[in-house]
Amino acid sequence: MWQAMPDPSPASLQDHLGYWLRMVSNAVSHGFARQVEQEGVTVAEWVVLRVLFDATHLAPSVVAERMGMTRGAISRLADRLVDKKLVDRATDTADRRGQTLALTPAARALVPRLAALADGNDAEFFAVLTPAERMEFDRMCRKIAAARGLTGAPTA
Amino acid sequence: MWQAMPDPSPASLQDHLGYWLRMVSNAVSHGFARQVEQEGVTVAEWVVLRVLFDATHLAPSVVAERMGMTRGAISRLADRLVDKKLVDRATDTADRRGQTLALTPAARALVPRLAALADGNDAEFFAVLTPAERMEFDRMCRKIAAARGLTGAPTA
DNA sequence: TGGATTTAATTTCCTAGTCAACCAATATGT
DNA sequence: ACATATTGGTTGACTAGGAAATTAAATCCA
Repeated sequence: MWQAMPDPSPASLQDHLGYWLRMVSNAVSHGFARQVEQEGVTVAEWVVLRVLFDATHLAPSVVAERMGMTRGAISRLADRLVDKKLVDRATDTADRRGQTLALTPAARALVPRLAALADGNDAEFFAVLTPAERMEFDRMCRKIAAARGLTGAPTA
Repeated sequence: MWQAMPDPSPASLQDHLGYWLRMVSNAVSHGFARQVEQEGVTVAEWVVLRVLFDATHLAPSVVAERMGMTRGAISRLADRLVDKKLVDRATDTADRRGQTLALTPAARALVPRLAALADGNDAEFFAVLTPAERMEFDRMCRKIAAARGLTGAPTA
């Protein structure tokens, strides 16, 4: 089928796996962004809300670590979410440098709606895959994430 | 194994496939960004170079379409690449609104080095997958991309 | 031919990140 | 106990990209 070729040019762009991954990921995020903006939040804001949903309250630094963003970004993100009355910010009672972020009741009600949008968006984009493929895809994503310590859970 | 649960809370964040995809994609891009910055280019710049590599010259609008970015972004990206002496910009002879972007010889020499970095980065991140899994992952990415018209080739 | 429309690219304005400098509060070490 | 280092968070300067307005050229068509 294939003959050895002298001095091959670099693999076609399509052969860089990272390239396709970025294309697909960007498209999925983009699609999701369009969906959630109807609810008045950005993708990054959604992730913060979703992270906080599973905890009563969390330090900004922890949120930053789980999201893979800088503290500065979380600081501003928290500003916006406080403005939108979706997050309450309080100073930690024990260590007064510390802050703690928590969802407002409004946010707690909003998260399930956003989660449904996320699921719908996923369903739309991954519809071309068979159910078995979807499971495989998911499994491999997690496998890579786990290997790189991108667990979304505290590293310690 | 599983019992039906009344009023389940939204699927854990880990269950959103798009979430993991974004995590992995961001990590891969980030890793690659660190690698290519040694060569003095950004990831976006690399993609432009790589797209141009397979063509003698291309209109900015075509590059934008293939990369999934706006024309404005490509305009600025081209500015930077021209500054770096990696891209030549010329006005289309036939239609004087049109521009055409082409790699300089320096860029043409650089691209294979960058491609090697990309391949190395991919290898590093996807090392946890078996070769068979890597092929599957690649195939599924392309399948999704194709279904969404993210072919990297002209749509028409 | 000459005015309206379309098209290619650029530019302006805005948002959202990073990085690094910074401020405050807490630990540490002698 | 007190100066120093460390830690948690914020802020300022900067970069990259998107959306929409803008400019210039080409096409349409009466």
